[in-house]
Amino acid sequence: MISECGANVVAAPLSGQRPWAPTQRESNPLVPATDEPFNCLSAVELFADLSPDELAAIDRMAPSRTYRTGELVFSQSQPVHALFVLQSGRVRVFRVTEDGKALTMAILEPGAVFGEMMLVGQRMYDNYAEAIEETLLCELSVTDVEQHLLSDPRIAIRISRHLGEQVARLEERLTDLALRPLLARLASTLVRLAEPQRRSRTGHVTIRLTHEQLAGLLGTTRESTSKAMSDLASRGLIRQSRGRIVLLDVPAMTALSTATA
Amino acid sequence: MISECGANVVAAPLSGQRPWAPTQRESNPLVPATDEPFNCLSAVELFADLSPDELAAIDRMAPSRTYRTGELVFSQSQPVHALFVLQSGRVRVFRVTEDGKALTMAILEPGAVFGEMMLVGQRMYDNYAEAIEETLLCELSVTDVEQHLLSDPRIAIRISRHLGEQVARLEERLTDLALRPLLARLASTLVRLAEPQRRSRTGHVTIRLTHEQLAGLLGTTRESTSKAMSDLASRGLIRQSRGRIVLLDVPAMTALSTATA
DNA sequence: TCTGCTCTGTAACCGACAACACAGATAAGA
DNA sequence: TCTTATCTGTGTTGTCGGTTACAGAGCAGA
Repeated sequence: MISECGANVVAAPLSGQRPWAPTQRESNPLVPATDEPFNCLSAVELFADLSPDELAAIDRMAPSRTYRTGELVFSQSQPVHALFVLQSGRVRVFRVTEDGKALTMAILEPGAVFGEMMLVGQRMYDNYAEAIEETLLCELSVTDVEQHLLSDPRIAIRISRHLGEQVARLEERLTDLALRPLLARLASTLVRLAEPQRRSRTGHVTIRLTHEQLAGLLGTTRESTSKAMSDLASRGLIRQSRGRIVLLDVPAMTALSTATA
Repeated sequence: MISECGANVVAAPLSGQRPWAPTQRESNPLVPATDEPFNCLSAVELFADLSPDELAAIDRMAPSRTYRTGELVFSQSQPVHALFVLQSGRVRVFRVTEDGKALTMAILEPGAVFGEMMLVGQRMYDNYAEAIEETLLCELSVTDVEQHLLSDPRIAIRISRHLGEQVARLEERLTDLALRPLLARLASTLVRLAEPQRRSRTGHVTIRLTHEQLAGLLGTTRESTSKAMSDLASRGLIRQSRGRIVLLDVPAMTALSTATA
């Protein structure tokens, strides 16, 4: 199950396809992104300050494994005990209520780091994480994190920054949910999803999500989401196809997202 | 305006009244909490690991000032450039939309630390903070934080833990808002507000908030809040008086807070 | 090509909560 | 004590979005 982090990993779609590499590295495409000995970490912003040697050291203590579509990474019964680095595939982090309704906290793309909640000593942590594609993760144990990462100021700062950003994004979502009508929230969410994406020369961005998945992020139903999406489409702001959304006019969407009624 | 952090500060209500001191110190009431030379920091969980000398060192670089009721601590025009420690009084952190509606992110009590958003390099930070009572804050600059706090693993870990907890609480609120009806959210919020409070021998806890302020936390209107509060009162779960709420049956409230309809 | 699944569009009904509109109640000051 | 501002209680009406219920559409495998 737990295989060494390396080797068979960096296959096809990592280079141009989805731009999950940190920006510094994009501007310097000298590194061929192939058979480097440490695949887990080299592309992760968190470790951007480290030398190759240091990276390798950390990499050695980060075993990795694959998850099949639908497989749970953690849950109530399998509480978090590690920090995860997403290498390939996609992971959905979500919560469920007693009666089965769910709200998804995030849909993570390669390069993302998650599982920070282990820091708070997993009291109540009702988060689930599931692979929504064939996925490869590598994981660092709590003690490794505390001893090797937080004790290194360069990384400690980045961790804090990362958590701070998460707080900022959650606060944004919270006020959106509380104060804005569905259409604005939808626009806002789509723009947010588009952000990390590289946009084509035309300014278009493609998001690979179904209405159902979007609804999970919005905290609303699939039906309402479809309705709102049709609305956006009829305004010419997006184009749709099965499981795929193309944003045609990001500025207009951004404007819409600050509408209050 | 900016006075040295000390001297005239530790007056009446710090000791028993509101239990904002970290638990370790409560169990050890040897320190009389009077004219110690470092008032800002000694009671803050973040610095619990530090020796008195180290505390004093940090204290020296933390100027403090008072804010009058209604005064803004930061806003758009006065963006965050520091980490604040709340010594006395209360602060409300909130966001506003274009049309003037507001959602309050938190109401902070003495001992709280806030302003972590400076970590993310204040791009979009639409948070406001206002004193809702006569308030005394002391502040640490960004550079101080990065150089002296994050570089110290003991503090770095606590900062990360603190941010992690904030993430957890925000995720909780987000799902509450998305998936639970008002009454459950109200119960949940009251219980959350009661948590840090010491409860009397009868199990009762008092919360000093108006319906208006509660509504701000709930993301709803004052009227709806009043209605729901009446409901709780008629069930015998709370007792009310002007600006004051007494929780009579925390377990029952907790149960209510997980209701889904 | 046919079968079946998942994804998307639409429509009628209904319910929780917002908006608006007052009235009484409590506290602070003059 | 009287005045005034701030809180709190409650009713009426409107609406956004949830619910339920289908139907068509794209795609996958037999």
